Amino acid sequence: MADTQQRNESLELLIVLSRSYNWVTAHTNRDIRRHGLNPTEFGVLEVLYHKGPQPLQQIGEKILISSGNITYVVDKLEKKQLLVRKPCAEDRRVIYAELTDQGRQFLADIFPSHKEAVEKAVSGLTAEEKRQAIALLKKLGRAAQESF
Amino acid sequence: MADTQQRNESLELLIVLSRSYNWVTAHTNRDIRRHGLNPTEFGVLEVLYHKGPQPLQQIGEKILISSGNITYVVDKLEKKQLLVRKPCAEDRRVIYAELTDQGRQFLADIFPSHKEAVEKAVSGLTAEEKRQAIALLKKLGRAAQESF
DNA sequence: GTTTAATATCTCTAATTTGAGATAATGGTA
DNA sequence: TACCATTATCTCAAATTAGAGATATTAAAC
Repeated sequence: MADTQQRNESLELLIVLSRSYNWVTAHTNRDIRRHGLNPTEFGVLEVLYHKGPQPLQQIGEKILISSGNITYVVDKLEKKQLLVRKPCAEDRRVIYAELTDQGRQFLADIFPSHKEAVEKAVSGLTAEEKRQAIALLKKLGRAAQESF
Repeated sequence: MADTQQRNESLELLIVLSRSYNWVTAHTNRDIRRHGLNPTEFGVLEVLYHKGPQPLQQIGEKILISSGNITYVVDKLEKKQLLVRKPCAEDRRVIYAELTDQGRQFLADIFPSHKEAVEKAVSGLTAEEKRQAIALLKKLGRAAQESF
């Protein structure tokens, strides 16, 4: 009985996690599309905006996409002149992606709108509930990653 | 200041929500692939398994996929003989998807493994923490859906 | 009884993503 | 030095997904 109860809670947690993720990202994705990007492109730009130039591999790890996809997305962003590739001097296997001035300006322009979309997306919780949710999701995510 | 604090919590919540969703579903997706399905196919089968025959449209709503995609996925599952299409007698625009005996048996076979994967994926939280997370995520998801 | 709007599915194209393998560079070891 | 395992990126084909429009049906308004 305890086992059954536990099992139902786990399945239910998976379901509500999926649904809330989908609805919350629906808000941010709609905002991102308005600016002519897809969510992956935005993810790459956001990493570079906050962390500075990064090796392609590390970008892929941060936003959880495959190596083939990273090449494809960085190609598109380079064509849009939002970033440039910079070979690494010490390790010639490594290539950094770095925002152009245009790319940095673009992100600065769209970020207020993005923040608004995020605020609206998670406005269902109070500040205190957000803190609780953050703590629980951190613990959940970290454990899932470690046991993968 | 309060505003800044609030803003950071919202962004952080989005980030930890995304990461925990990705890592948790990494577990279940790996299990699903082992059985020769992709997550969308499994989602369709799971809906039919638990809710009985459903109009294609309603399946799409439940697992949040596009109409073009639902046709494609149901085609594949029909080829695999896991489900059949059944035209609706009352409304001839509607087509039901219904599990075949083979499809029901297949799901019964893989469900224990699926449940195990789910358990492992969310094992980072205690039963009490799961209940808290479920309540918070329900509230978050419902509000995000309603304000979309 | 038309007309109109809404609904359900399907078709088709284009975009996105993965995964396997190729290429090249690095680091360590014998 | 030569060899081997590992790493980083890229290439390419196949799988997956979304989105726009086509078709058929229903329901409601007139």
